Amino acid sequence: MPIADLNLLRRAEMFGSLPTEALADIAAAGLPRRLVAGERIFAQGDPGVTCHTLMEGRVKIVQTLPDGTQAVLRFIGPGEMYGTVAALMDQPFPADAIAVTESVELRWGVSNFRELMRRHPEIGVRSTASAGTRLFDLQNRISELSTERVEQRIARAVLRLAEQAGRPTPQGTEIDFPITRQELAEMTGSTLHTVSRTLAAWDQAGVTASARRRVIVRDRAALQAMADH
Amino acid sequence: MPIADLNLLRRAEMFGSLPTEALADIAAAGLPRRLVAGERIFAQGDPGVTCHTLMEGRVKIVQTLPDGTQAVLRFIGPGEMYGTVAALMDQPFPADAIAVTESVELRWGVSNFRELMRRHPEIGVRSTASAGTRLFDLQNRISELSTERVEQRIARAVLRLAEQAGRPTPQGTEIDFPITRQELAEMTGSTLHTVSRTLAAWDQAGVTASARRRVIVRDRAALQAMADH
DNA sequence: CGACTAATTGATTTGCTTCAAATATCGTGG
DNA sequence: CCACGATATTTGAAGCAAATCAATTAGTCG
Repeated sequence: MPIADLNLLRRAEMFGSLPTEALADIAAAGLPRRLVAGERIFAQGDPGVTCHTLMEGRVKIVQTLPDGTQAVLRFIGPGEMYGTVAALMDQPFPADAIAVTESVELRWGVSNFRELMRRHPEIGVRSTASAGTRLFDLQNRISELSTERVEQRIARAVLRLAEQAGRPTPQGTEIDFPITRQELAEMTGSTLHTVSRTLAAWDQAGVTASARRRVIVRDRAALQAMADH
Repeated sequence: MPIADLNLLRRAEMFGSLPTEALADIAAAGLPRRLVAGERIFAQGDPGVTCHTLMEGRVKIVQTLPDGTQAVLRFIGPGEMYGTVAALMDQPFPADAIAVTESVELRWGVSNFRELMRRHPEIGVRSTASAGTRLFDLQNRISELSTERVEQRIARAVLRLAEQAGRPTPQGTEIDFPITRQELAEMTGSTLHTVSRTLAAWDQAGVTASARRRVIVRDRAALQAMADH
């Protein structure tokens, strides 16, 4: 297992400050897997029998409602885990996981993962904390969805993405993976039309610079002001 | 500690099938506390230093946004825990907890609770599962808030409440604690006006029977149909 | 160069909020 | 026991944010 993998595992909040030997143990038990852009890693409703950590690339978690409409629940970056809570609970996956770009993941069968938890009990403590962090995030998103207008929610979504997946460029902070107006709409409970109009207005005002599947934040403070007010 | 307490603890998913001696240990470490209706148990932003289980009554968890608008995140019934995730993460409470009716809770200081977890490791396993269940619930609510119309969301909220706090009456299933139009609005991201109009229409159609701070579900199937379509 | 996917942009509609006021219900103290 | 203040609910009217409808245009890729 190459050193790069261990450093990425170290970044995962689930494995955080475990000793290097433990990380090696964990990495060795996992199966690395290459993913092409658009590939579905697991499907909503599938039995949750695998735990995943992203090594490279970007993955989105999308929930589909009975009527076919979709909501993007989160974007995953390197070092983050997904599928794990469902697997540990012996529940079906509550959403699809789809590679947004070409990616590399490490996956474990849930029984192997439980064995790792037994050998490294710290993982158990972290898993509650990790679920807790996401719980709080989701609670905030619910409050936001309940009370804020669409433009604010789009501003927040773009800020969050720039935060977690920002790459500095001469023009500003660029979201470092391709994202469509449709996906931003599915993150914010809006429509691609409204997102398009909103980004167009922001581009006009010099707050953002957007193009096909690309968004650059030029004026973070202005966006933050949109999100707050 | 009276037997009634132990049976209630048994109902808590966190303590589920622990042996009776363990439950007695847990109950003995906790401080019982009587709450009057409307009393605030902890406040959003307070350091999370206590874990709580409800013994009797009903508690609501309410998040307030910077602009003062509120969102009701959940209603707690006997046997359910609250505040625990924040406490275990050494995080401030992300929301207020307020007794809706006269209630009785059992509370632990977080260090005592951690000690209980050490003595009864099963609690740790359960805590992840418990956080996971709520995680999934919240994800569903986000999808719903993102894509459904207000009437559907109100229908879902009423169904959920009838499910978790339903008391059978001659007329149908009554939500067994007082709930205002305002609170239903804060659960669904709507306004008390819209909730009032919606309930009035349902009452008219014989689907519900509502009064001041009371809601009775007379035709569950019809409500379910509203939620689905 | 097509075929496809993504984005834009105008016109129209609508579900829901907001504004405004009246009415109903409850608890409480005189 | 009734009056009165506080809380909760109803209902109408107006306004608006954002969805929907409807084309058109712009990139991208094989």
